[in-house]
Amino acid sequence: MDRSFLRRYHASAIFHRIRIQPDVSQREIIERTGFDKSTVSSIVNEFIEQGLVERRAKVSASGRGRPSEGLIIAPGSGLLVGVEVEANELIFVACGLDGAVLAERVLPFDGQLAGVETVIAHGVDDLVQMAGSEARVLGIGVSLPGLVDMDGALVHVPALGWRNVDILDRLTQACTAPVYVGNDGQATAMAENMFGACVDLENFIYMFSGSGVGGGLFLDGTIYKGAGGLAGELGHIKIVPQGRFCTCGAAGCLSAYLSDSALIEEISRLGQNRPASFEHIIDMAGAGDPIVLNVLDHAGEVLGSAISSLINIFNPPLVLLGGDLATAAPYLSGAVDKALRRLAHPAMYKAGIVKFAEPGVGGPRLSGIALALDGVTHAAGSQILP
Amino acid sequence: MDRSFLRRYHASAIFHRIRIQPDVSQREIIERTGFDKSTVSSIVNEFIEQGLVERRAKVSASGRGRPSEGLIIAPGSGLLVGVEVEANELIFVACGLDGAVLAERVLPFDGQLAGVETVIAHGVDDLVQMAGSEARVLGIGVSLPGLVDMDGALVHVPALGWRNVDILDRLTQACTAPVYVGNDGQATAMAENMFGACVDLENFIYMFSGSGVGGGLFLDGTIYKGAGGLAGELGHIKIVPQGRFCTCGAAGCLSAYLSDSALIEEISRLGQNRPASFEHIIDMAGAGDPIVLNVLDHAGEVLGSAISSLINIFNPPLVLLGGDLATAAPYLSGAVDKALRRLAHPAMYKAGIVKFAEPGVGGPRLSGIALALDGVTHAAGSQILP
DNA sequence: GAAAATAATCTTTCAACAAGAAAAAATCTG
DNA sequence: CAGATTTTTTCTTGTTGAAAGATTATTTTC
Repeated sequence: MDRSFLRRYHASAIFHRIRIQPDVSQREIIERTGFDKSTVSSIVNEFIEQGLVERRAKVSASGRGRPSEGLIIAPGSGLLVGVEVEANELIFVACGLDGAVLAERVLPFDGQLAGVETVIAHGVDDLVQMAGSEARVLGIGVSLPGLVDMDGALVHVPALGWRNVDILDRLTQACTAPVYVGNDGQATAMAENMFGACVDLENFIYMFSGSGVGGGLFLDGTIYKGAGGLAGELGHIKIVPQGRFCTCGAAGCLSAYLSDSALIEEISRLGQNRPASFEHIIDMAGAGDPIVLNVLDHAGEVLGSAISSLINIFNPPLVLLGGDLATAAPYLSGAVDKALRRLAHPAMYKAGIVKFAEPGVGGPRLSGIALALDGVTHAAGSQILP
Repeated sequence: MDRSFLRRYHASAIFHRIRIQPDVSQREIIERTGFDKSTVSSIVNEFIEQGLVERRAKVSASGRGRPSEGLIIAPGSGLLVGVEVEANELIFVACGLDGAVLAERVLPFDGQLAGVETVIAHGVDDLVQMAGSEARVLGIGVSLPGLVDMDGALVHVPALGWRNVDILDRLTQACTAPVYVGNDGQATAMAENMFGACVDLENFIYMFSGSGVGGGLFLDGTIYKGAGGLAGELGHIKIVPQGRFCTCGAAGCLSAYLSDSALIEEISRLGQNRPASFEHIIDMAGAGDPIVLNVLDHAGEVLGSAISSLINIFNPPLVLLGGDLATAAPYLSGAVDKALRRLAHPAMYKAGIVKFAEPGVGGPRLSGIALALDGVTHAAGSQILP
C-alpha cells in the first residue's frame, strides 16, 4: 500500500457517489462517506479541473443558507464500450462515464474463435461512430460466458467449446483502447451494483441462468474472485447425489436442472412437444401448459434449495436472480419461496431476501460496461482517477 | 478511512510477520511486504519502545555485510486468554502475544446458561494464576459453538439450546480484560491462519465436524462474516433433496449426514451396536467393523460432494477439514478424493486442494486465542498496535 | 438591511510515507 | 592488517494528503 492509496480510495468513492447519485452536493458526500470536508473539496475540484465532473446549480432551493451545488459526471468526459459475448450474438453498448447509454447494437455471432478479436474491435469502432461522441474511449469491457482467470485468459467456455484462450492479450492487440475482460456472472453482479438493483449494497449474491447457470459473489464491496479468478460458478453447486450429468463433466449440478437446455430436455421428456427455445417455454407456461408449469415448479424447488445453501454459506442481505431466471420469475417464485422457508436457516432467512431482477433492465446488458468502468476507475495504470 | 489507517495497516502486517516468522530481519520484512524501509524501521522501533518486540543478534552469520538483527515478539509483553465453549466442557488456554501456550485447562461444563459469564471469568482468572506470568491480560477470546451476530450476541446454540443471549455484554461485565467473542468455525479458521496450516494463505475454506458441522470462510486475508456475522454455516449446505431432518429445522443438510450424532444414528440403524461416542466410532473403524467403515465411506462421499460445491463456488487454493473430520481422515479421505475428482470442476480442482488438519495440533484449541489476538491487533479501541 | 444559517474553500498543522545519505558492522582482498 | 566492499539499519529532509478551524460565499428570515 503506497502513499497515494488513501487519495485513490477517496477519489474512487467520491466518483462513484456522484455517478450513482447525480446532483449530490459536497455536503451530502461528506455525510454519506464520512470523509473530511477538505478532502472532498480538494478531490472534487481536481475532478472539475480534469473535466470529469461538472457543477450545476441545484434546482431545489432547499432552505436558507448557501444553496448546495449539484455535482454530475460530465457527460462528454469519456466513453466506455461494453461487449457481451454470447453463444450466438455479440452485444455492444456505448456509455458515458455516468453510465448513460449512448448507442447499442447486437451482431450475430457464429462462435468462431479465430478472429473474434478483430470482429470485436471492428464492432467497437463502428459503435463508437454510431455513438457520435467526441469523447475518447477510456476502456472496453468484454464480458465472457466462461471461466476467466486472473490473467484475463479464458480457461473454458462450455457454450462455445473454447479452451485456454489468452483473450485479453488478443483483444488488447486488436483494440486501440485499454481492454478489460471478465466472467459474465461476475461482470453482471458488478453491473447490478453499479447501475442496477444492488446499488449501495455491500454484499449480495447474483445468480443467473441461460445456456448455463452462473453467478457472481459480491462480498464486502467488491466481486470476490477467489484465488484463481474463477469463483462464483454457482451453476455447479451439487444438488442431487448421483444426479443428471452436466456439461462440466460432473453430475447433479444445478445447471443440469436449470439451464435452458436442461428445461427443454425435461419438458420434451415428459410431454410430446419439444420447446424450440427458452422463449418458447415461457410462451407455453403463459398458455398454461401443465407439463411446462410442473417442470418450472420443480426447477424452482431445486433453485430454492441451492439458494438456501447460499444463504447459509454467505448470510447475504440479498440474493438476486437474473437472466432467464428473472424472465421465468412468475413460474418459479412460488416454489422458490416455499423451498426457502423450509430450507434456509431461520436466523438468516428473511422474507424478500431473494429477488428477481427486472428482466431486460440495467444489469446484464451493462456487464461489459461494468468491467470497463471498473477497469477505468480501479485498475492499476488507469489514469482517470488521481 | 482516517489518516492513521496506513500506519495501522503497516503496523499490523509487521507485527504478524514477526509473530509468524520469529527472528525475521527488517530487510526480510521489507522484501516480503514491499513497505518502505523507513516505514518498517520506524514501526519496529516504536514496537521496541513499547516493549512489544525485542531484537536479538541472529545466530546465523549469513555472509559479509552488516549482519541483520532478528526480531521477535517479546514473550512477556502481554497475555491472551482463549476460551472454547463446547457442549460439555470449557477449554481455557493462556498464550503470550507470540502465540506460545503458557497454560491450559479443561473444565467440565453443565451447559447451564445462567452464570456462564461468571464461570468463564473465574476460569480465566485461575488460568492466569496458573500461567504465572507478570504480563497484563490484553484480551480474552471466547469461541462459541453457535451463531454469533455482528454485535457479539448469540443467536442460537443448537448444542446447548441457547437462544438470543447477549453474551458479549455479559462477559464484558464479568471480566476485567476486553472480551472478544465469535463463532467457533470462524475462530478456528482464524487460528489456522494465525498458527496452523494456513499461515500465509490469503484464501481458504475451513470445515469441521463434531456435535454439528460448521466452518469459516477465509477470503482475501480475513474471515468473511457476511452482512449479519453468521456466514460460514457450511453444515447446512443442502446435499440431498428431501433428505434427513436436521437440527436447524431443514432437511437434507450436510450436518444431518456428517455430525457425530448423525453417524451414531446411522451406524446403530444398520447394525446392532450403538456407538457411545465419536471416539467409539473411530475405535470400531480401527477394528475393521464393516458397517462403520461403510457408513464412514458414505459420509466421505457426501462430504466430497459438499466440498466440490464449495470449490466451485469459491475457487479456493485449499479446503481444510478439521475437528472430528480430521480424526476420521483415514476412513474418509478415499471417498472424499473420489467424489472430488468426479464432481469438482476440473479447472478448479487440483490434487491436494483438500487437506485434513493435524488432529489436536494448532487450530481448534487456539480458536479463542485467535479471537483475542485478532481483537487486540485489529479491533477499534485496542491500544496494542499504534 | 442585519442576522442567522448553510455550503464550500482556504490556511495551517500534523501524521506518515519516500528517497537518499550516512552510519554501523560485518567480510573480503591485496 | 588496512582499506575496500557489502549489507543492514538509521537519520535527515522532502512531499503528500488528511484534519481542524477560520473564512468566505450565498441564501433565507426577521
